[in-house]
Amino acid sequence: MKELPPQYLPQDVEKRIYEQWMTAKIFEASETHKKSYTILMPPPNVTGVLHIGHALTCTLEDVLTRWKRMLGFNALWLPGTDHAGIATQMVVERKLFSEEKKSRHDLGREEFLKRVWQWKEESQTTIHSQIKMLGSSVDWTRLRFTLDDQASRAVRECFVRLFHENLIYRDEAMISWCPRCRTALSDLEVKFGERKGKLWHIRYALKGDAKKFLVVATTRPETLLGDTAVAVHPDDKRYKEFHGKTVVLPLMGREIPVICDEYVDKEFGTGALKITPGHDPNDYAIGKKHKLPILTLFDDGARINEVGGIYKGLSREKGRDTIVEDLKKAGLFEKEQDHSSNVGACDRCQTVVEPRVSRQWFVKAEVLAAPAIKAVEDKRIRIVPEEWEKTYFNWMRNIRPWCISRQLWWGHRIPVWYCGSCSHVMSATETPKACDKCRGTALTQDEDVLDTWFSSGLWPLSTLGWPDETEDLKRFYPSDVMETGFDILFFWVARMVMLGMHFKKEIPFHTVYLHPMVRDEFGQKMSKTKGNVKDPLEIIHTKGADALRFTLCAMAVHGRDVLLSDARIEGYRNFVNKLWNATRFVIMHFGDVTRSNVRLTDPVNGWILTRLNETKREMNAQLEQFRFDEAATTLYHFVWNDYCDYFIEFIKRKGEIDSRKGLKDSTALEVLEEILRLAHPIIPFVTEELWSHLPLKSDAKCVAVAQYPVKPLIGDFPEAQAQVGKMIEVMNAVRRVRGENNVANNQTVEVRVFAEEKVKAVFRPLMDCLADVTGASRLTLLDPSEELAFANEKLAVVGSMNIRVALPQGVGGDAAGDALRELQEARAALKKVTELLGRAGFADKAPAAVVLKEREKEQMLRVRIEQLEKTTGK
RNA sequence: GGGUCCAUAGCUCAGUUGGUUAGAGCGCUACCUUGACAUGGUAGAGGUCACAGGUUCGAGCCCUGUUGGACCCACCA
Repeated sequence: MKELPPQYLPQDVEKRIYEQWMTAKIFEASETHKKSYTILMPPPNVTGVLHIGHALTCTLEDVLTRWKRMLGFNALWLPGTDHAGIATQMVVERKLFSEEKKSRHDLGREEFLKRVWQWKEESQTTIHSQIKMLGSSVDWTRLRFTLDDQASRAVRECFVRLFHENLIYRDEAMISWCPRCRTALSDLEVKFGERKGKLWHIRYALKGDAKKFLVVATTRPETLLGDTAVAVHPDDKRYKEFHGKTVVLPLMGREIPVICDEYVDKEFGTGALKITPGHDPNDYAIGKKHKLPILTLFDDGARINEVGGIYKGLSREKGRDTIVEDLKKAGLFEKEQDHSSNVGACDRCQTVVEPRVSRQWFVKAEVLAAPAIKAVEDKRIRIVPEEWEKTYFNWMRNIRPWCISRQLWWGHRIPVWYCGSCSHVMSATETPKACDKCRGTALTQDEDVLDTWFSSGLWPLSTLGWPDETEDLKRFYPSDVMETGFDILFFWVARMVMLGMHFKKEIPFHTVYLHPMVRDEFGQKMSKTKGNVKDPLEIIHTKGADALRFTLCAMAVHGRDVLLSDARIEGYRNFVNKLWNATRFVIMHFGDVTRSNVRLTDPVNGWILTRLNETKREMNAQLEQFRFDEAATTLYHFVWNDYCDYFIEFIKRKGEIDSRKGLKDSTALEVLEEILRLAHPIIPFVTEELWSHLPLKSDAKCVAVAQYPVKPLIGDFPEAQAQVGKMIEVMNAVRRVRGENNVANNQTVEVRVFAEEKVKAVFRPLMDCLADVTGASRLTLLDPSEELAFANEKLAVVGSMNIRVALPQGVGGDAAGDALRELQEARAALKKVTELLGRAGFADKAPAAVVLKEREKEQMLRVRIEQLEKTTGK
C-alpha cells in the first residue's frame, strides 16, 4: 500500500485523475440499454474565459450527472459553446482596433469573419480546458457549437418553417438601435436605467403670430429637428386656442400641426408634447394614429442626417448642445430644469440606444408563447425554485414581437433571398438558384444575421440532431434538467420552450433549475471594475477544484445569492483534507482488510451504520430536490462529526484499535467506502484518488462508476444507535464539566451515572469505551437513591439521568451553590409548564404528543426539585 | 407605475407542513505539539429572530401594517 502524504495536494492529483476518466471513457453516454438522464450544458460564450458563474453551473450540473450516473442511468451531459453574436463580434473588433487600428470594414466581411473564427478557436480551447479543470464529466464526443454545421442546418430549417407559417415576418417598426454596435436590438437587450438629465422648455411660435407660442418641455431637444407635430390634451384649457392651428418648428422654420391626444399628461412639464415619430416609441404610436409623417433624423451611428439641415453631421450629444445654444440665441429658449429619466442602453456596450424606425425581421412570439405557457401551467415543465414561475408567466403573457435580425457579420445569415427582377422574397434552407416566381437568377441574400438567442433557443433540438430524427434525439429529448441562471430565463429558457413546443410538439426539458447569482462576500455583484472578481482558476490552483465545488454546492441555496468568501472556501478545503486524513488513518490500520466483517455485537458499529443510512436517505432526497446546499451540509456533518469526531475517536482508544485490527473488523473501511461514493458527485477528484487506495472496492475500479449508496449496507440498528447516542450525551456532559472547571486532559476524574436499571443496562456494553472517552479513572453505574451521598460532586443532567463528576484534588468550585441555583431554575421552569398545562383547552387543542411531552417534563421537574430540596436542605 | 424576494449570533447564512432549551460555518475567548489531520482537538462566550399589531394553548414560521434593503418588468415627454 502506497503511503499517503499527511496533506491532500490537489495539484498532484486532479489532472491525472481527469485523464484516467477520459481514458476509461466513463463520460460517454453509450450505455444505451440503461435509462437515460440528460443535461445540456448552457453553452458558454466564446468571448474569453469562464468566470465563477460558469463554475457554479458546471459544478451543479456535474453533481447531478455524476449522481445519476452512479445511480445507474445512461447519463449524458452534453457540452458546447455559443457563438454569442454581438458579444464576440465586439471583442474581436476591439482587439482588431487596439492591435491594428483597423475596423471590421477595413478588413471586409470575409476576412473579418476569418479573424472571428480564429478567436473562437482560441477561446474555445481555453474554455474546454477550464471545464476539465472543474472536473466536469461531460461527453466530449458530443461537443457542439451554436454555429457549427448541424446547428446551422437546424437554424435554417427553423427559420424557413416559421417563415412559411407566417410566424416570421419582415416589418418596418420602431426598434431599439445601438449606434455603437450599429444594429437593431431586441427589447431584452436594452437595459433601462435612471440617468440625470434636464428638461428643456422650448418655444414653438404660432404660425402668423410670432408673439404667441406653445412652450414644449423635452428631455431631447436635438430631436426637434425631426418633429412633425406638437400634441396637447384635448381638455387642457390653456391650449384651447391652439387647437387645429399650426406652429413653426424652431430653427427649422418647418410648419407643423398642433394635434389633440389624450395620451398627453396635462400635469407633466408644460402639458405640451413635441412629437418625433421617428425617434420615440410613444411619438411613433401617436404619429401613426394621426397619420403624421415619420422623419428619420439619425444615421446608423446616431449622427444627424440631411433631415437636420445645417446640423447635419453632428452627433446626438453635440447636436443637443448646439441646438440649445441656437435656441437661446433665437430667443426661443424658455428655461431648463433638472430632471432624471429612464434611459435605455445597449446591454453589451452600455451605449444609449436610439429608438428608430427600421425594417427588421420579427417572430410572432405571442403565437409561440401559448403552448409554452400551458406547459408550465400543466407542470409538464417544473420550474425550481417555484417562485420563478410567476416571473415566467408574467413575461410570457405580455410577450411582444421578437426582433431577430441583427446588422452584424458574426452569426447565422438570414436564409432569405430577394429577387432582383420581381422583388419576390423567398426563404429556403439551401441557397436558391432562381426566383420561385419569375425564374430570374439575380438573387441577393439578406445581409443580416440572426439574434444569437435564435440559435441558442434551438439548443435542445440542434444538439441532438434535429431536424433529423436521430437516435440521440429519440433517446435524449426531452432532457431532464435545464440548469441555468435566472438572468437568462427570458433570453433563453423561454425561447427554448417556445421553439421546442412548436417544432417537437413536446417540452424540451422536464425541470428548469435556476441557480442563484454568485456575488462577493459583501453581496456585491462581481465586476472587473470593482476588482472583486473571484477567478475560479485561481481558487482551483490554490485550494483545489474540490474545495471550490464543495463551496459552490454548500452555498447554492434556493432564492438567495451565493456569497463567496475566501474563508468559506478555506473551510471546505479543510473538509477535503479531513476526509483525506480520515482515509489515511483507516488505511494505516485496516489497509490489509480484504473481507467484509462487521461485528454487530459492537454497538459503535451498529450506530455508525445507522447514521450512514440516514445520511444516504437524506442526501438522495436532497439532491432529488436540487438542495445542493443541504446535501453538502449533510455530508459534511456525517463525515466530520459522526465519522471522524466520534466513530474514529471511539475506535482509536488503546486496546480497541488493536482488537479491531486483530479481528479484521471492516466497519471503518466499509463506511469510508460508502462515504467516498456519497461524496463523489460533489468532490470527485479527492474521492477518486482515495478510492484507488482502498483495499475493498466491492464493485468498481472507479468510484465515478461505482453505485451510489441508496440502500442500507446491512440494516438499521436503532438499539445500537440509542445506546451510542446516550453514550455521546454522557461524554459531552462530562467534557463540559471538565471544561468548565479547567480540568486538564491528562487529569482523570471519577464519573458516576445515576439511572434506573433500564438505562443502566444500556451502558453496560459501553463501560470501557465511556470511561476512555470521558477520561475517567473510574466509571460507575449507580442507583438514583445513592446520589445523595455524592451531593458535593459536580453534577450534569442528561435526559432522565444524573451524572456526578468527582474532580481531582484542587480543582473545581462550589457544588452546593450550583445545586441551589439549579433548584431556583427548576422551580421557575416548573411554574411555566404547570401554567401551560393548566390553561384551558390546551389538552384539547394541542397534539397529544406535545401534551405528553409537557406532562413528562413536568414530572421530571418535580422529581428533580425534590432531589435538589433534599441535597440543599431548602 | 406593476411584480417578486429579503431582514435570525460580530460576519455570511440554514431553520421543510406553527410544537422541548432557535442551528451551522467563519470569526472571537481559554486550554491542548494526544501516535489520521494545527487545513487539527476540547470547552466556552455571543440572539428582544427589523418594528407594531393580530390569529393560536403555543409564532422565527401564519395574517395586517410600518421601516429598511435587493431584484425583475414597464415607451411617460
